[in-house]
Amino acid sequence: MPELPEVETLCRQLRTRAAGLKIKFLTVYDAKINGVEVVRGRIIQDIRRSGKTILIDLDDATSLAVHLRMTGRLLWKDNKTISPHTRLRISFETAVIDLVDARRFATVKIVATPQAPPATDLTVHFDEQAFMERQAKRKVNIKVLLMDAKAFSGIGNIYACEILHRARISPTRQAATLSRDEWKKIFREARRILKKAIDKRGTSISDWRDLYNRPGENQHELAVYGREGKACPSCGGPIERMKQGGRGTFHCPLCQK
DNA sequence: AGAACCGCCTGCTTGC
DNA sequence: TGCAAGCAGGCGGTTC
Repeated sequence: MPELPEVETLCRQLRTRAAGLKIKFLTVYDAKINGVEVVRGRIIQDIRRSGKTILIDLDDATSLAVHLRMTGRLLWKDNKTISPHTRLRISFETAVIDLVDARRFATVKIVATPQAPPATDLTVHFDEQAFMERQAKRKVNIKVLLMDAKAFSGIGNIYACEILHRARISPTRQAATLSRDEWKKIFREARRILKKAIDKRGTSISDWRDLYNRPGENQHELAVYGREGKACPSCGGPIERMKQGGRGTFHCPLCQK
């Protein structure tokens, strides 16, 4: 599913392809998506990422805010065939961008163009002092906190599991019990893992594809996610799976304390 | 107020 | 083999 590295990959590809283009028209195929046809005629100024949201900045101080949720894809197409599960099409002079989304969780809306990026993104700008004051003492599991957008933007289930494995911290630890050194380790390993995943154009465990419908390469780098019963790359012990907040957590109980 | 839970969705996997 | 139930999970909304 698209998390920070996948959305960043899409934004970079979209910026190269679509910045400066005029939107000829926009076609909605799913009644769950409302009120976005008014972007007809607008020129795309920039494409940016805010957490897991793709912001397509337009020339009238508004932005199209696209969130892919679970199975959403944005695909650049030079031909005009419609694939199954296409929910939205943005048409340019010679090509289109399709939102394809089998489970229909993705959202598209028009917002006033946001100016300041959130200070919760470890790969862009992270307000560590605000985090330590407002989030670090919470009584939730560190795994749940990593996935909470109020604390960290862009981290979902796959990268939360991978970050905790690299930091050698158990996903069941209550956030408030972590030492300053452990927080530092989490910040450092999170940045390392997210940046590497961007370099690999994301993790294609199941659905993820980039703008050109290509899988990423980061699935070969995973230490724990989706590897239940397999050997931990650090210690050789078996990876275990459990449930936290209704979501699967993969971890190595020998390495992660 | 903070933590836990629910519902939205549908393709895929599992079990009988 | 076929079909139904279960599972996957980001996140806004609701409940505890």
